[in-house]
Amino acid sequence: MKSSTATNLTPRQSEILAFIRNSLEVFSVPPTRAEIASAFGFASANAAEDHLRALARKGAITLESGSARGIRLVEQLGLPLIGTVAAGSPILAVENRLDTMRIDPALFSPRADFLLRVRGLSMIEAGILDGDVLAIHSTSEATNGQIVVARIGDEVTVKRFKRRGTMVELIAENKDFKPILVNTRNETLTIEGVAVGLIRDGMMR
Amino acid sequence: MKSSTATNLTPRQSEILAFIRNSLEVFSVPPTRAEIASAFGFASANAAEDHLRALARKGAITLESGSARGIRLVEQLGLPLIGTVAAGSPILAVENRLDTMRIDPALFSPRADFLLRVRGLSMIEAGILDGDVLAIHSTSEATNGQIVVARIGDEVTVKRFKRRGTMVELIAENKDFKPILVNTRNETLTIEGVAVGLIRDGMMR
DNA sequence: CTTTTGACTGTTGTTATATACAGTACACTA
DNA sequence: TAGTGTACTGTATATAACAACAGTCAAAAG
Repeated sequence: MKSSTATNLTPRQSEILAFIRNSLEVFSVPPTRAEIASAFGFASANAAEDHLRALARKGAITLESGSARGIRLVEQLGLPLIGTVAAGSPILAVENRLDTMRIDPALFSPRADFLLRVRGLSMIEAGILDGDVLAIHSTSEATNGQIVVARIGDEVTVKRFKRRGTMVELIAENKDFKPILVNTRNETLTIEGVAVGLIRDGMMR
Repeated sequence: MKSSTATNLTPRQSEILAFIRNSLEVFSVPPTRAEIASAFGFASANAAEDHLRALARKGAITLESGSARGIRLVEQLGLPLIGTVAAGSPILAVENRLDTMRIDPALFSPRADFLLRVRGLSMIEAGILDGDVLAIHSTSEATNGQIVVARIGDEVTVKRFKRRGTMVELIAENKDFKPILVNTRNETLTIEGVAVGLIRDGMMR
């Protein structure tokens, strides 16, 4: 899962931006020019200054003039809400970022990489309601019993995973829905990730 | 809901600490001595320095020597996980902070004030499973249909709220549990808050 | 082929910031 | 009643940090 919020940053600029993000998460302070320079091995802090100017010009950060550590991220740090997936009949998930939720990825274990809003009632017996947001850890590995984000062609669905030899069963947690059976010899099944957490918002509607 | 993480801070020191927290949340940068001084109307930045030393000595913050804005909170900013409440038969909730979860209170609407881990299965049909963490907005007001944290004596429970005149019905979302009926003329019922969100962790157990 | 842009080195002036030192006033404790 | 801690004012200074200016070099754009 790429972490690209960028508009049209150069690879180097993206690295600088990532370093700023990391500074904020680890030290809860933005870096100084000198710290950036030393982290990247620059001989001059001005190299960092140039990069910051470029990032500011491209709108990725804003610079507080005259303020020590005056680097502000324009993006909110948090997890990208990637799309909406129908937990019932599989409808495609939009592959672009809809929103960012200010949630610490390390809140979940293993780390959450992105979020997915669930539509429909097919996972209701697993306590996943319509509108719930699932925290997903990106992985192509899944073990039986895990709730996975699976892609068959360009249709994405959230189901409980069960493998029997070459047959994979994607089980809805709702007795009104029948399991989806996939023979991995004939059809391509991609595991996009596994659910590691859930966030329910707007309980007071 | 008190925000007391403090050990034995003076009122003034708590104010300074709160200002640092606020700076971090609003500007995502700790304040400088001069900023603290000007916010509190100090004529000298050294007053701020003294307070920071006191806070560091008492373990509330750490100071990075020689670093601009080198103030680090020892506490994690986030929501206090206040206790564990059995959603089934009402067991008392421990009134002290067990843990802090790094969650933005503004993630939920209205704002979450504290968190409560739910034990038991009584709310399972509302999609609240054993071990789920409820985000609670502190209020004594509740309207019918809301999921509330209610206290009867020193027993705390999570149920769906329904008032009929002086009778309050606390309804479990599980057909195996009977509603709790409280006559507010005889018994004291305190609404501690309403559920505004839910976080499910450890889905991969 | 010239110009622009990205990615730097190297230097320097200015100001933002931390921090030490000296002192005042007041409340609380031994 | 001397001592200690809190809560400041006021001054001073070293340095952390920003930010401007002058370059170099290579790759991409026009």
